[in-house]
Amino acid sequence: MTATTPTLSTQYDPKTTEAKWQQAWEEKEVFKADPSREGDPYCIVIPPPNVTGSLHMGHAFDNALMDVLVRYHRMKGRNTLWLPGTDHASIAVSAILDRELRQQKKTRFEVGREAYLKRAWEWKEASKGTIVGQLRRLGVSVDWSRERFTMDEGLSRAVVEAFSRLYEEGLIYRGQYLVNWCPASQSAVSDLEVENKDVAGHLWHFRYPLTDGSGFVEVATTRPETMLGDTAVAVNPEDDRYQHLIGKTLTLPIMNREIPIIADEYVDASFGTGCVKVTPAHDPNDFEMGKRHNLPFINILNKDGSLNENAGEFQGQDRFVARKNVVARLEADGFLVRTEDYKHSVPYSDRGKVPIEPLLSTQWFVKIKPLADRTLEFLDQKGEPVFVPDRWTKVYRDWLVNLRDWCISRQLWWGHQIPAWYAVSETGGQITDDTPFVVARSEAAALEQAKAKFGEGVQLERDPDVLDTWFSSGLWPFSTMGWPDQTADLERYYPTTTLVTGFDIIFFWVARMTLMAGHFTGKMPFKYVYIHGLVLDENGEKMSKSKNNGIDPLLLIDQYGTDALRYTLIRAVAGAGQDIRMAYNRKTNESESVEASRNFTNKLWNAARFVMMNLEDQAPAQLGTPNPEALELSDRWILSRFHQVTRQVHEYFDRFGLGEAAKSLYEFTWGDFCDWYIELVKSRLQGEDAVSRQSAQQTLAYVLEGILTLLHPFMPHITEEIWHTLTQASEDEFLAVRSYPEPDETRINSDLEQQFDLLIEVIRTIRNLRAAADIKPSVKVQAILQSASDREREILNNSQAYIRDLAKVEQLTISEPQEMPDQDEAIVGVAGTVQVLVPLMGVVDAGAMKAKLERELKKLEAEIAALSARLSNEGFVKRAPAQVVQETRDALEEANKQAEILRERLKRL
RNA sequence: GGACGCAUAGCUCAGUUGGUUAGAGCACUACCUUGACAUGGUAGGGGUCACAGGUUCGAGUCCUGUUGUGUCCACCA
Repeated sequence: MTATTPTLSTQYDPKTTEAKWQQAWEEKEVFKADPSREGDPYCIVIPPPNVTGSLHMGHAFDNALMDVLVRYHRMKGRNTLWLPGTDHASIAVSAILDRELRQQKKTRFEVGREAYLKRAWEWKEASKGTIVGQLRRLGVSVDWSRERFTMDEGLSRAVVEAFSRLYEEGLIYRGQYLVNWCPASQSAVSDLEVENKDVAGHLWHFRYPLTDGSGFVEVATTRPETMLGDTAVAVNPEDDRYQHLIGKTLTLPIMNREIPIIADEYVDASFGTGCVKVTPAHDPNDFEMGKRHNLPFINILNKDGSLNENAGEFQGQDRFVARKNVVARLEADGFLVRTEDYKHSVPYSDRGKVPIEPLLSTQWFVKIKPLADRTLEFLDQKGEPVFVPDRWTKVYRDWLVNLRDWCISRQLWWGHQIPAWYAVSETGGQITDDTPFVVARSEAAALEQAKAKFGEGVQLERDPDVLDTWFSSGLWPFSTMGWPDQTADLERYYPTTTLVTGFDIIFFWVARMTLMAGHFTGKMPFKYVYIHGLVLDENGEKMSKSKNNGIDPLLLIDQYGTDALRYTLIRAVAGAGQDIRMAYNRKTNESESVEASRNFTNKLWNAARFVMMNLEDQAPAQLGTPNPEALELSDRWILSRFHQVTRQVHEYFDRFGLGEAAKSLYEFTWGDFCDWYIELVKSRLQGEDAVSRQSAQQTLAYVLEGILTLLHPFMPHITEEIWHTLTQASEDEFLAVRSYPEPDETRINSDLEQQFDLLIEVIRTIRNLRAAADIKPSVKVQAILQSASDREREILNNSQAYIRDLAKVEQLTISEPQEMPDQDEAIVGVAGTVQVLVPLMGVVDAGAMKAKLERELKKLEAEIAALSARLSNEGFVKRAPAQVVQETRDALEEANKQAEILRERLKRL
């Protein structure tokens, strides 16, 4: 399982590594939850992906976020459960099966329910492996032993139980209402499954003649075919123009039906002619008016979107064909006034991708208000759940307040069949709108109930419809844990801790869960709802199937590795949950941003190689903790930085700052550890001083192991791999379940870090001067450092070896400011108030040197001016905090000293 | 129509409660194959923080307005 150091490649290979650890974690059940174990519970239930779907970038992002959170809390010692599973996705799967049947020129009604469902289950079994396998490739630390499917036995039982209870409590009812009808799937859909699209259509103006022959009224519509179902024309009761017409009747063209002119507040007198045709069976507003005025409801549509027997000569025509024909007929008959181009929005079926029709039909509904009130109570009185970022609270709340009853029946077969049985023997063997029914938890129970009501000879037929997929999804946080039974998992892990999802799913899913959970468990199903943005494509556009602009996460994983992809996504996360954009080249399957993360994994890999090559085959445990006595300045510095960054990471996690945590670890690892610390210890590792070498080795090993541990939630595979090599851990040990580092506050030394900043600045200044003087990197130079500050000189004296090593200095002189005989031959820079002189080795472009100094001086003078202005402002000195004023004074003093040095040099040039 | 975002370097984006000289990655320039790493190193260039007012000793940050842009919700026939 572990590789020996010398055989490690200079390039990290994610392919074999990732597969290896994914398999090992699963085989050893590293992430299996144990409710009896100690520890504060931390639980996330996965937003179940469509069982027949495949992984898209949204899943990759969502799951990466969850995995980081879950791994972090697990390592912090929380009793952690991340529960995976899949959703049966009623409409989506039905659409696929229907398409398949269409290719065979069959309909589902021809093959029959039983054969259809057999095929559905086969399809589910065959394709389930795809999404689940793809989740595994992300390296998610879920408990696979608890995997659930919304239609498995336990969850189905929960659905029946929930439906039955709601029905018994009067919160589910059956009735005839106007619903959103999708002619493609031939099913009702909920309000949420309707998407309004702006289309360029027409507004047709007709005139309807008054029955008494005294004239016409003009109406307009975007859906002319609906006029066949008109049962009134409405005007505003205050509209002076039409007072005399209210109560009169019109003769509806084509149909020659006599319809009344009614007065209704709904009509806006200022729009159009102020006259509205009323089609109560095919428009939500007209439906309400129809109820108010007791108008007839004439349904003109069949379930497939064609016109029915109520449409007269247009019977059998598709709605869009009929539209043209109706207009033509009206024109021929002289009732068409004009046609204008008109941009308006048309409701489309989200899944079926065709315009929906408002259609009168008998459906099952959940009475929402009592549930919503309960949920609002949690929100308003207890602040539950907590949304992160907070702004989504309002969106969630507004939606709950404006909710209408939820249509939960779908005229489909794939899904949870509604547990209602009709006494068809009472209505001539048919299910009609008036057939009496019983709701029960099983067929046997239904029969028993029915016999009691309708006698022994009663014949039952189950409701053929299934439930909206979101009905079962709404139960997910507790149905997956065994509800309605009171199981150990429910006891321990419910309510869950955090729900992670995109904002597009707040209404569909989050709110449904809070409604159901509030009702059935008396608790909100999660404490936090962490809402993230979307992953946009390379052009900043939302990825969608219809635009075909998705970026396949698996292609990027093949190219760069899972850790690199995950890290890219996480690192892009900013505080407020903004959308993130994915750099991508479709032709080459390359992504600059993922490449940057891949480079980071490689950097970590090589830093680890370096460390391990220099530990003389000792694991960190063998080397022991660094001995405080023997620690050198750089050791103490990197340890201080390590604990500082550890503290920061915890703080970031506490407020869901995953991106910030990832970024701070990147900077620490690459900047502090690789660029500075490793470079600083190189000579000690090669040197004679055994004590110094050992403390360097100890510190390297300690910090590297710490980095691996800190980074593990973000890049689980590479860190697990390196950790095993570094620590020579056995096959049964895993970094994934090691303790997350806690900051050791006594090791954090900001004074020391400041000293180091000066050192770094001095080294950078010397390097800068070397580059300016065009001195080859391989050539060693002489450097003279002068400072009037005792403290600065002390710091420099303590760091001589570092300066020599990293700035390639052979002869180093540190002193108080003094005239040097050969100063004219030197180039100069400033760090802090240290004057840095590098004597010239050859000819230097004096003009370029001068320009450089002047540029720096100009910058300094601007700063001096700004600082002076601030300090000469009485208000500032009087009102700003003393500390800020003092800092400003110090800054001005230092700037003045620096400027002085530069001016002096310029004079000499 | 209502609500919520966003506008900072060539590109993609950070910038916590207002406080020294506004940062990162990528891209760009020069040099460097040095025994961890060229998927690398060193140094460097690049920004009047969309615009206009206001609050404040002090505004990228707070307030008001304007412009541009995106998303969600609702919708008048």
